Amino acid sequence: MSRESARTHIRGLLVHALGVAQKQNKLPPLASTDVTVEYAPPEKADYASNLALRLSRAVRMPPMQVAEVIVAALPKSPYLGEVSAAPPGFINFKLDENWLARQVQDILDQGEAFGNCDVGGGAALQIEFGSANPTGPLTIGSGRNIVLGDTLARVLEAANYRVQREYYVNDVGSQMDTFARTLFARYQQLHGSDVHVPPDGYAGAYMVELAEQVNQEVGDALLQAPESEALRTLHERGLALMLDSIRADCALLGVEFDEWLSQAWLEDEGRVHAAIAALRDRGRVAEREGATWFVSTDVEEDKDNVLVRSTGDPTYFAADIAYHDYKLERGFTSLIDVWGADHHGHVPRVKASLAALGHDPEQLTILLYQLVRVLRGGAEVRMSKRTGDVVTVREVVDEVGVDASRYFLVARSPDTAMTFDLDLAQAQSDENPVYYIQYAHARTASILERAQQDGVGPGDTDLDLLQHPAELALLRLMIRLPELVEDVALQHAPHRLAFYAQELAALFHAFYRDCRVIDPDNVALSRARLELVHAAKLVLARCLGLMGMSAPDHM
RNA sequence: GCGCCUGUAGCUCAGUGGACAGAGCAUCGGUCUUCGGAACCGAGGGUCGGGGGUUCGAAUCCCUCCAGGCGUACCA
Repeated sequence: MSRESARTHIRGLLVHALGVAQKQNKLPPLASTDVTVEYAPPEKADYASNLALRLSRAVRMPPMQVAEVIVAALPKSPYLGEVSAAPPGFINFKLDENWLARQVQDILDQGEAFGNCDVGGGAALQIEFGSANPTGPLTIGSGRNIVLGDTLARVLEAANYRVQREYYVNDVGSQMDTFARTLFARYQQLHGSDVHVPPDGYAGAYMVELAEQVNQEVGDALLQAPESEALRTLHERGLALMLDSIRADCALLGVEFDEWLSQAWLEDEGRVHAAIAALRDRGRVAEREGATWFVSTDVEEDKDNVLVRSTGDPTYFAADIAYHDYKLERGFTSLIDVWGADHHGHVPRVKASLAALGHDPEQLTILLYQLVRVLRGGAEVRMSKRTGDVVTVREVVDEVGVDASRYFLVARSPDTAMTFDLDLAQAQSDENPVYYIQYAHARTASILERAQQDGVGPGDTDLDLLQHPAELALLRLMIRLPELVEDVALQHAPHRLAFYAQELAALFHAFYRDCRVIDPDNVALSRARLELVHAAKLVLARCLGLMGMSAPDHM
């Protein structure tokens, strides 16, 4: 079972000390204060709190004095060495180095569970991602969506959320109609017709392949059928094949969804009309210009939006309202949607609709990510979904492998319009951080293997022998993994994993340089260091695993 | 026009209002009779887009201007 991280522990000590200081009248009574603990500059301490600085004004005391009062009120802790007040009013915490050394055992005891934390408290959370229109193969842009979503999902699981991964299948609407019409044209062309792909159709070559696959299933039967029936069949068969292809692309990225939820199903179930009726009951619907509108102008939005077109068809927006309502109906207490930034204008509408239905819009978090540019041979690749001129997930994974694909797609903040450099991702050189990190892991494996050959086998281990600065620096970072998981889960910032992994690998390499692990002349120290290497291997592997990357023993 | 995102070292990017702004790559200079050199050490390199403001303290918050991306559909 995971236990309290050092940071959480220190936070608890501070809260306790605040209570004590107030009881002893060293501090005036205070309203509840949220206590934050951060990482101190390494040369000063391990952890630090700015609590005294923030309290100074409220208690009408100089910050240094507040800090000293709090330090005096702090209970003793086996975690900690020196604790001190530092100008202008920080409270600095140094970890006890023997305690730190013994965390090697704690990490080994927790094994693959090391890194877990409990900020989720077992809450049911749904994360919806991917959800690209099934009108073509997944592009690298969708790849970013999927890798972000899946990485976040892995971290949320580690943070003790009950996570469901869902892909929303947008299988109705004008884009699917265009898809079916394009497929029909390609199908007719197979049978010698000279019809053209519709001007707004999908010109990519994959539509030709799709037509061939459908043709193998149905032969020329659709040529005689009425056009509406042919289109219906092609819609259905094309969609099924497209979804197979998308599922396969996800599998290439190591991603599996728990649920594929169909928009058509929502409509067939009457959920879309029910949602519109519910909005109408609440006085949020207007009929105007032959269409049905969601009225949000006066509250959340700058304009109203159409729910039902004058043709009688519900819009994507109407379906999305029903969809989010249905998400909450299923008992998820938190929802995350991962959307491309080109959908950001949709955010206030969906939130407004949730509020209008009586939900708390805060339950929904929308993680927006900026678009992806691709660099090949140093030049930007132009992309267009319409012409089929896209860089697909499949070709990127074929070209650079799943590990590098995932690493590069997750390593940038979602807010950054990232550039995916195919040549760099493919490079097996020191320019490529993927190999740097995995190499550190392979090195741990190699050392452990070597130790067996050299006969420095298991035996009594005295972890207190771990005192070298390089050993302790490595350990300090290792024990932060649960804190990182907590931060990533709360901030929805999976890119931080990549930076952590890089830093961890660097500290391991530095340790390797400074500390000879296998030394037949000092078996006791060798054993302690082997335990540290073993623990480092676990932490590196866990971190890579959270990113969906492999942790190879050999490269 | 309005809205969202972005602007930090030559390049790609980190940086929950805190302690002198960081990393990788690139450049230059070092380390090696190696527990796998896909490694390590060091150096140079910054008006944190500009200007105001709030604060004990601003890359971070507010205002404004400039630049780029994306939205602003009875598409999704």
